Amino acid sequence: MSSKVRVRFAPSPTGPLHIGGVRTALYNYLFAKKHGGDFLLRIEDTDQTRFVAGAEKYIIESLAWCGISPDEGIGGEDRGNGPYRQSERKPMYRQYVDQLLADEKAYIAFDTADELDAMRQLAKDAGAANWQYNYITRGNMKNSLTLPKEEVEAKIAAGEPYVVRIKLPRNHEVRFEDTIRGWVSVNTNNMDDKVLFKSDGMPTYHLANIVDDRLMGITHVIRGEEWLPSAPLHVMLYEAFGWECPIFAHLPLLLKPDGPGKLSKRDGDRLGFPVFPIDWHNEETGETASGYREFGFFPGAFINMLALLGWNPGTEQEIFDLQGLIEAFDLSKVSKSGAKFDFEKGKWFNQLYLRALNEDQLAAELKKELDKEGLAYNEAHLGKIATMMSERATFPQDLLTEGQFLFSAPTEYDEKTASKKWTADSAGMMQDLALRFSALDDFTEEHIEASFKAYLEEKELGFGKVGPSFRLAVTGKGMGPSMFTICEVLGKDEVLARIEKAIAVLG
RNA sequence: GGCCCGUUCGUCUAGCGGUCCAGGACGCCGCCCUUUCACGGCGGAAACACGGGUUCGAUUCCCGUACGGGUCACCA
Repeated sequence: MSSKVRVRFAPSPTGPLHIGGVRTALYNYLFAKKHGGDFLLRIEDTDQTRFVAGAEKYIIESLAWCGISPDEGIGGEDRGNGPYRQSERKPMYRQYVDQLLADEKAYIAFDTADELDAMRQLAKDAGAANWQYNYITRGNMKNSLTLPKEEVEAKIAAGEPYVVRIKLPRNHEVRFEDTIRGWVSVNTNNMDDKVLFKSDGMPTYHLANIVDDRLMGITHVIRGEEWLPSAPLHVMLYEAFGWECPIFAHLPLLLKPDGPGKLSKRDGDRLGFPVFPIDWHNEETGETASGYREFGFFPGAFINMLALLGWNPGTEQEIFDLQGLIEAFDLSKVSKSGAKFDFEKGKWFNQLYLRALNEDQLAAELKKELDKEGLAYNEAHLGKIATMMSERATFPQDLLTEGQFLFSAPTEYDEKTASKKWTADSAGMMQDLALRFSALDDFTEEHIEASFKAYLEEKELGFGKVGPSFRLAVTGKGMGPSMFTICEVLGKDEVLARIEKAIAVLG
């Protein structure tokens, strides 16, 4: 049997992690747990210019909210493979670069970024598709392949900046088997001699990633499809080092709900849904990007939705908790094509999770919302109210907003209902009802209903004649839950006061 | 544009040569329940991109076209 499964999620701390990243982390986690393996979190911060303060903390907090905790690495244990931030591993990479250089699998290049830009522009102006630093062009560039050895040494000694590039063989078919996509093959003629080591002494992603995965014993590389084009380069690197390749699995991307392209932060703003797991506060601009947590999502619903975006269990089951996902997860059931993100489906999951809560849990959710708004309430009624409102709520805050009238008397009356249902007789009928209610000793749902119905019978009135205006008087609305439950919760005094007020306002 | 990857209802998807006049879910529509709304129940409309092969037989295999996506930095 092969060695223990070890996977990693390796984001760069350049900003908030978006939901595509969360899904990648989730799949890695599920895969690891399914196979009794380890899930590591590594921070790939080799680009100091793009570092964003707080991003690492955000990533850890986001994953924690989702119920994902790294076994090893950042936010997890140090099991002797650290450090787990590439910036802190800086001294470790040099020897690998030197090894490649010594084996002539890489070479030193002195061309500056400006020179390269100029070269690319020149090629573009000449109508060339795209310029590459490869087996053809490298012969005309300033590098250790073209310059005399003494000159190269002199330049280095003089402190002239340089990079190290991989030396790709000509016309070599690079093949690897992707778990999700099957065999992928690319000819080195279509690849270029990517920079492995930057002039600032830092490795590029490509080099650091391969070295770290090797050193950390990573067995499976599960990442987004945007990495597929560089996978052949990575394969060549493993080959250059003489190392065995991990198993690759490139995940389909999350796409915009409407137009073309992958899901971006802009889409969330434009279409009104979050693209981040939790709120992100941009310290520079002072802006806040909205997150699922603050939007009112339950982590379970969020994870459930994300898991099913690009993967399916092969059965018709759609509701899974984390443990269920771990048991059902299988890379072979991950789809190949990108998934357009559908927020509506996400809402449906949340609604389901909300309704699965028991009365006490619902009451606790409602209490949180009330406290947030600083509203007064009778604790004893919370369970009843929350349960009553839960069937028309998708998010915890709906428990409150949909039943606002339970906590404060209506200040205005729904116009449509008022004009249609509040007739000349309404005030009189409300007066009658008030009189009857005031005589009730036991102001409970059953008694209120009985009293109400007795009144209808006595006056030979239909429900539709009195009900709507009664609701309007007490709640200010034309629709909602059972009036009798509402009245019990409000209490006799409040109901009577509201009826009186409605008569005064509506006439 | 080069290279790579993909293409089943509006959306997420099942399907791994006959069981498919294609199944589930979200959304949408209708009916029932209900004083109303919601919930719930029942039902409906809705898809194999196109063209060639291979095969007795293609949604399923192969090729091409179209379309979609990704990627082409001393960013990850």
